[in-house]
Amino acid sequence: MLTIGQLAKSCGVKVPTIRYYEQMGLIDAPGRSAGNQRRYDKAALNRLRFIRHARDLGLDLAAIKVLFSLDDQPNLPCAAAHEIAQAHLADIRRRMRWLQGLETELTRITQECSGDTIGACNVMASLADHQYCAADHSKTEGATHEHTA
Amino acid sequence: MLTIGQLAKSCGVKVPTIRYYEQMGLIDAPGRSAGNQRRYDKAALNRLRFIRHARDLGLDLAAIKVLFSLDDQPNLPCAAAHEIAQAHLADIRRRMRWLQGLETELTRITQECSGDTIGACNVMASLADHQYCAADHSKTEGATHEHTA
DNA sequence: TCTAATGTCTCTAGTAGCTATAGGTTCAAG
DNA sequence: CTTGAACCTATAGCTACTAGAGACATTAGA
Repeated sequence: MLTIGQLAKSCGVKVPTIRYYEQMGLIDAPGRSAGNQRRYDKAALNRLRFIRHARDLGLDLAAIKVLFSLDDQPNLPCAAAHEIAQAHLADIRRRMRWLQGLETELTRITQECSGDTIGACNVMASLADHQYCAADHSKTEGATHEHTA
Repeated sequence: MLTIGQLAKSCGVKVPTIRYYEQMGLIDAPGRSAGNQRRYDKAALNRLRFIRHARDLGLDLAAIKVLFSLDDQPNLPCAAAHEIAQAHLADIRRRMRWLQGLETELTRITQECSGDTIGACNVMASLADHQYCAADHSKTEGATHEHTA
């Protein structure tokens, strides 16, 4: 039996994150100690490892939830699992293409500046006007996904 | 003078987004009509275009705010602007490397599955255990940034 | 001039995936 | 028995918006 802290450490996940997963229905509410503290077994450990790994691979919690529901029926064909992975892969590739566009454009923008004041700065001018751009990197075209800070 | 809707359309930004930018202090509160509706001038148009383009390039609102504050002092050296762009570029490259790792791993995972049921599915097994992975794609190593949805 | 359709106003709440804080309780070691 | 760490719940905050409610403004047509 593991405490939540031990479970967290052995999976590389923070304690509040585990409680959050429980709240989101990704892991079952575990048994409690006499003093109402969570106690986890091996199964919970495996489940959390699965989540951690899937999250590391970029899958969102909804996808992971679906995978768990599949896992409950080992005799089903695994096409559904593959579909999730493939969809995610396609998404990753979309995002890579988008980032590639940004990289190209930002590289160009930063390299082309010959001025040395803000007023004459190519970075500022390029940001001010999309027309200065060689490639079309606008959001509508490529990726549906964003990043966070 | 433009209404908020006209401004939105000409910049490819949604109306509530403009109000949000105003609230966040990215654009000045514009004048109002007799009936308290926002009316925008050319300057606002340029400013919103700048924001739109910078956002398309993936810059966050905080960075854009800094760029605007620089823009107010055209005689300053533009090193600060370059720094922002370079930092963002570095971030983009980090994220690309991370995605590259995910792509490699997910491609391998999805291709290696020879079973046809969930119980024998390599995708599920690979997700369950990071040890099955060839590359280290874990979050701690590479990118600090995540995606949404 | 009236009316109907569309646009706009403010305010609030929701999205994803956590993280942080507050104020209190429990556990394990000494 | 005490102390300090770990645990509990509940709530609020983060990014960059988006969606909705309910009320008011504007404008084109009859």
